[in-house]
Amino acid sequence: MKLTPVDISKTASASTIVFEALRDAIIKGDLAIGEALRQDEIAKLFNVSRIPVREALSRLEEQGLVRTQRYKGAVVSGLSAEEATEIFDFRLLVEPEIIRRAVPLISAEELAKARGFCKAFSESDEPMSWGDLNREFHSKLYNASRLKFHLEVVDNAMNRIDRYLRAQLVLSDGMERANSEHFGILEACEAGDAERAAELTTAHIEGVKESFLTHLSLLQS
Amino acid sequence: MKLTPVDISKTASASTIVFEALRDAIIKGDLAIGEALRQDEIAKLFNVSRIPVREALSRLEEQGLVRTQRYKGAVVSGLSAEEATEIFDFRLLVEPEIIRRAVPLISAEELAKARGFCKAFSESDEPMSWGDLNREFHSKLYNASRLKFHLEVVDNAMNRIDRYLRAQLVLSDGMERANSEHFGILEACEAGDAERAAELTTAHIEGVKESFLTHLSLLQS
DNA sequence: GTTCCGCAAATTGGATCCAATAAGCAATAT
DNA sequence: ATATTGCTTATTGGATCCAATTTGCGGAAC
Repeated sequence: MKLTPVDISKTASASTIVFEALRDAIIKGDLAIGEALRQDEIAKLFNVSRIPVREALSRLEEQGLVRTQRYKGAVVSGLSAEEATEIFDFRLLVEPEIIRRAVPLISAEELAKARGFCKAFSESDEPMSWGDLNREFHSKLYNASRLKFHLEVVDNAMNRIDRYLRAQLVLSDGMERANSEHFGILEACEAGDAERAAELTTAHIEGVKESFLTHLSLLQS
Repeated sequence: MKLTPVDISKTASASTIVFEALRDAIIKGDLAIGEALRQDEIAKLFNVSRIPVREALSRLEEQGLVRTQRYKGAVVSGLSAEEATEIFDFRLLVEPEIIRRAVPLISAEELAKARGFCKAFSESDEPMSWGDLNREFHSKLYNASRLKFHLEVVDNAMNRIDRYLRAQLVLSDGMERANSEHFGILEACEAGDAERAAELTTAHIEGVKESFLTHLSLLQS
């Protein structure tokens, strides 16, 4: 038999489709912080009833991306300066360790793909795609660590600050700087120097954190 | 007017009640790993319809406490040895940093309460309550750090291994050892020695991890 | 004019009902 | 005997309907 099988049990349910669409819209900043998410409105947009919408919203709340008040509904949740700072501190703690453990495990083809994202990032003149390419580059390297839980948690942390990172990239020299730092990290990985990769990752996040804090007033708009 | 106000908007919805009950039952081990969670059955137990049950289940899945397959339902999710090891590694990374930052902020009355839990733990002869007191002791210290995100994430990590920790406490000298280590950590906190508290926390988690790994075959039952 | 009350519209939470899928079993064909 | 097909039951996913709560507004009381 010549058929490419598709595991149909893994097709997405309505609630998952709504969940992912809302999640992406929130982290990209397409939905403003504080904006109310009306069940009815969303249901109509997706041509479903409110049931899958409600499941999506409770999942989003569990992820910290929306806040719900009983009988009042859900709003997109944002971060105070302190909360955002804490997220950066968390990343500073965890990501260097992830890359340290990823380096000895990373394969040649994974490195090649990471270099691909890195190049795509450096060559892209579409500010809209910078955020995605940035995350894909880091993910590619981190995934080699096989540390599922760490990756899950870092992903959650990234989701909460993603919109600020995108804004930060287009500000001042954010993009150029990230770009050269990425190549540095990549080279350390290619050289198999886990310790240097970790240090450069620390410096990278530290730099973004600094930039974030100095431009805070602009970003909060 | 002499009334102690109650913010009635914060009263729990049906779905929250079901969620919390299921979560606690799962982390305590009252529900076995792999056990199927039938919506109808749970709905009848709580005298609600399946709607709030489904919301609870999707929240639990978002927390990693159950796994769902479309049209097949949810089962309590467990951890492989590798996954559990990873959780301990995560704790080793994050908890020492939390306590390091908590020590300079902790108040006298928080210390007093922590000492209370510590004593209660040492004096309790109810193995069923050891797990709770253990977590309450650590939480009390950690909460002083005000690191909301870190605390949230560590709590999630603890939830996933809670059932194994409970089993580990009653095994061999688990309880006695945890007990003396707790007093050590507490004293370092009282002395304001953040670095020592962090080191002792590392050693504490390391010890539990060792014990967990050596008794793994027993715990997996 | 201001405050309070009550009603109506909007919205959420939950129950009930229907559709889609999975899983087990019996019947039939080979 | 075994494999395949079709049916029946159990279970989940989703739609529709109803109840509870919030919120804004208009009128009455002072």
